[in-house]
Amino acid sequence: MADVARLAQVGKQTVSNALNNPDLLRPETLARVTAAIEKLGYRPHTAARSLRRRESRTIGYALERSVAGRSNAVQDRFLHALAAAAGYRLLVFSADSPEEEVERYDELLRERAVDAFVLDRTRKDDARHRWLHGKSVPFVAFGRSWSEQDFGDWVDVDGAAGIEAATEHLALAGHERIGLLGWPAGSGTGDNRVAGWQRAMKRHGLPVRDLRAAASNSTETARQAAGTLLDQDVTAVVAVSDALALGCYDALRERGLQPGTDVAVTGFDDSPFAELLAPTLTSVEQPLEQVAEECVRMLLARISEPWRPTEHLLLTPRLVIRDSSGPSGSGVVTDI
Amino acid sequence: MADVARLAQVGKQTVSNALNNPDLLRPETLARVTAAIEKLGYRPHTAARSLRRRESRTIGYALERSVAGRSNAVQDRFLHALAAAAGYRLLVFSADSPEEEVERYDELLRERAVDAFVLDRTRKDDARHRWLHGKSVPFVAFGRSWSEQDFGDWVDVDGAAGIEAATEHLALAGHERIGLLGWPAGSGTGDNRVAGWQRAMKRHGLPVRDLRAAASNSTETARQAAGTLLDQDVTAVVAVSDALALGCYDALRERGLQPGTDVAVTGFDDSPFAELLAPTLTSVEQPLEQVAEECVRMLLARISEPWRPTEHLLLTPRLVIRDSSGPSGSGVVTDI
DNA sequence: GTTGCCGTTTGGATCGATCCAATACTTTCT
DNA sequence: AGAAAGTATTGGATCGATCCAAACGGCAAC
Repeated sequence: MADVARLAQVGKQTVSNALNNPDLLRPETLARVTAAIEKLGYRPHTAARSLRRRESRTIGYALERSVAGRSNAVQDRFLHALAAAAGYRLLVFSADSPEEEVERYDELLRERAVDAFVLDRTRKDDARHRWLHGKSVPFVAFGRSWSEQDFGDWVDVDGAAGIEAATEHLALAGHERIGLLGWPAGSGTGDNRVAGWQRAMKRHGLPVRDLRAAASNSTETARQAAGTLLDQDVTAVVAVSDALALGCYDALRERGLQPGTDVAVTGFDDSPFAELLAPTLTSVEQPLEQVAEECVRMLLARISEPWRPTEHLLLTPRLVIRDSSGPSGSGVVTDI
Repeated sequence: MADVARLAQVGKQTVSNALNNPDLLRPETLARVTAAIEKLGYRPHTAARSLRRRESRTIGYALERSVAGRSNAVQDRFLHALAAAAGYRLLVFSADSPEEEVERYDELLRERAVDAFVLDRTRKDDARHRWLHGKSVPFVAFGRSWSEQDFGDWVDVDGAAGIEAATEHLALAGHERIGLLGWPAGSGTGDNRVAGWQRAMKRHGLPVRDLRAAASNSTETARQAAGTLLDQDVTAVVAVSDALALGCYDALRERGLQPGTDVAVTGFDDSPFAELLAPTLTSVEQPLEQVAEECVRMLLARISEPWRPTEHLLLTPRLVIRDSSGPSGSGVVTDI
């Protein structure tokens, strides 16, 4: 910085002002300083700046243990979008359990390595929210806080609306017995998605009784659960995840049926393999780039104005129509 | 730190020594200081430490733009393993092109925000290597430097050995006409994998003529390429990626054939969907945790000893045998 | 009892940028 | 022309830890 000041014939403070309060400088001086900065390729020293400013301008994000066989595509795309959201640096760390995650939070905060956190994969009564809230650490969650209390800001994707759109799409194509392949009851995300199916079915006056089955994301249970739906003579299956949809493909083939032709299938998340399958899988795509953008926006707002009221944002996903939902034209994307 | 010093009845320097050179202290004093640190929950301020030490103890990693339809599972798992590798902090940033990546390198270095980088997805004559080497910035690449010159350390997975093992597995099961489904010639990774197939075929005295087809990772071209192999009456197909293997599944079904039963298929990368498919896909799994560990080890060595000779490490992948390669027992994992 | 030595502990300077208070400068008005 | 008012610029102190060199303590030897 001293070099820049010397070259521009000004004091070091003026250089600092050029960077942080450019409007305080006379245009002529500013130009001279800027030119010097450019010429020397000067960039302020992160650590020195953090030390004086008493903030790191870094946000923390915990990578959760990747569960074998489960697609992390969502986390991956989200992280990417987060990193792109400008202004702040992004520090990632791994944690294998919520407890360990909170422990790492504590360390990072004590070390003043981060100013705030972005949470992902929120659970019911998530310990992280309470802890961060208690310490008044700024944070945003990707995912609703499924508990009663309102701990902080969040952005989420309206899973119910996504599943509703998929169901609607099938109903409009003439299907009447539309089964739902979900997760075991109890997970906020899962139950929410089921509600979307119920809404659409009710609106179209279609039956829901015995048309619902649950399975974890493993192939075996998914196939069995899909089987029970097929026994109910469904002509279409709405799955709450792409993995479950894949299990449904299997169940169909076991019975000599062809997904997309004999029975329509839809998934959720628009995983990378959705368009690699045959038939390509109709799925619900989450607007992760937008989620990330909004997360950053909320976080910055929270940091600069800690006492503002909490903000909640529910974004609408898109239905990506491909071949598995019937011959209605692949690749068509429908905004809900 | 002053608080800790006061509580432990020592000077601040002694506290610093307790953290950085514990063996300089009398055991008794060390215990007193440690107790005080514990009691106050003290952790050294990252920025202050970086400033004085003139190093950030942070490594940078560029997230590349996720290509639609392409599995990022490898990057995802690798990043996770990297974050777990202790001692250093991990700063991620996004870059949409190699040029932009180098630009971000430059900024981060000027700001002293990172000390070193981990590169991923190396290309032929990668601009990043040359640039980092030119600035003598410590770095390790996950992926060989496919160029003639030897720019820096790398860790890579022996793709040829993986494909060779898959081919071997099929040959031992009695297959004689084993086709290879590869990428268009020219990519280092792709050509290397092809070589593994050739090696195994030669060793078993099997024909390779006209048993090789190339396609990009898109379903359409993969299906066509797989079709040309099937026209050659292959009884097994070794694909150099899981996406291509999936294209092969499609081609088989188009002809009324069943993957795994009528024609054996293997993939590469052990993507999350490999065990979700029906039949489950035999694939080659990269030891990403080990790759990450070795990357960190090499990086630390390079940082502490800049002039050491470059180190190259080729790790061996494992063949994960599932149903698609025939009825030889699913889930069996073979070390090569 | 004093000196000398070794190993531990201490105060002061430093890293690079920002904050604060004070000075130099410009402009305008009397 | 001189003074007031406001703006642009400057020097000095500061953030929290580490490095350095100097002082301190205990212990053994004379």
